[in-house]
Amino acid sequence: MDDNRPPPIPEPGEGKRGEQGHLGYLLLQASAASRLATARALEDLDVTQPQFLVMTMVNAYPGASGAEVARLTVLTPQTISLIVANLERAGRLTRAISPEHGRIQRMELTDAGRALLARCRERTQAMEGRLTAALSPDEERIIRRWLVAVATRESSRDGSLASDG
Amino acid sequence: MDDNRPPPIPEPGEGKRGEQGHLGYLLLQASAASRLATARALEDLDVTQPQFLVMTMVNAYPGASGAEVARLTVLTPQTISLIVANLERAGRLTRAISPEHGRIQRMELTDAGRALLARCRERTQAMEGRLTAALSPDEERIIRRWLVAVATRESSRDGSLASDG
DNA sequence: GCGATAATATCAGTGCTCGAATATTCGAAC
DNA sequence: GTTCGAATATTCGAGCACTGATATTATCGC
Repeated sequence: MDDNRPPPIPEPGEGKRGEQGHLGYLLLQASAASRLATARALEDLDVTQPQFLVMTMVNAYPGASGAEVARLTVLTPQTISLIVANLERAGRLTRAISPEHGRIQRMELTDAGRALLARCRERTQAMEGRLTAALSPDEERIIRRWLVAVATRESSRDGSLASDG
Repeated sequence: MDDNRPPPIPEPGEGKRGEQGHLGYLLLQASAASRLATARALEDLDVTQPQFLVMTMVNAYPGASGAEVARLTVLTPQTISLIVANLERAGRLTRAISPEHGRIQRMELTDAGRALLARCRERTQAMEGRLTAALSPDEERIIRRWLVAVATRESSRDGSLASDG
């Protein structure tokens, strides 16, 4: 029998799941783990990770439109529309027609939304601390610069997948 | 007039979207951009990014079960079950009952699946190159180590959100 | 053999995410 | 005033992703 040996499946941090893996896969794996941990932390507050993200953006830029939040979060307007509808239904956010443009709906957090966002931040700050733990200032700077470069570089490449060269 | 000034919404790479932002947000933003770019690259092959991920895993570890692939991808068995069903329906993957355990279904790529995976890799290799562009060996090593640490640290903290410790 | 436990796989329900298509609003061109 | 174009917002259909619940299979203990 040739296929009698069990396939050696590595644990996270080993083999292709470790530092030998593709950088794109490692980025995906790290993000998936981080997203899952965030979802766990916000679970009992009935807040999803995307809802937390949208609330953070609306809080940082009050009066932003759906399209603006979509660009901020690197998501599509359709997705934002759905998330915002859920947030509005839960009374965490309000929409109002812009006085300047009848089509634009400017958003703001309600008092309940702001209070809830504060509670969410308490949970996620522990995670933020773990992300920077055991990192020297130099290393953190290198990582921040790379993450920003990936975001700007790949997101600017929206539809134009020109063959580099 | 207090609220007459338009809110200054930064472009990607500036303000809170830049190196001053939370590390967790930067990780999410980078991953979202990378995921979107991957989806774009595989669009005309009718392969989604999760399908590409599952096919890569089954190819690397032939005979793996759904539960094993779930652990490899940091996804739930339910999600894998759905993705695998779609892949099987498209004839890219086969499932067979394990001779050792009647409940386990061991998976393998079909010839068409392997050929398709090869084409997917052609597309994504360009992305992989862009991820490492302008990175010194030292910087790349630091980033790899951090990504692996985040993945192992946060994923091991599945349900046990014990306060530090 | 029978029950308890564990691992695997699936179904149902909710929410996120995209592409495609549609409708509305405003400004510019005619 | 009408038409065209751009920007915004929504609806629809498909796929992804989670929790919770359920069913099947194998192992351990009686």
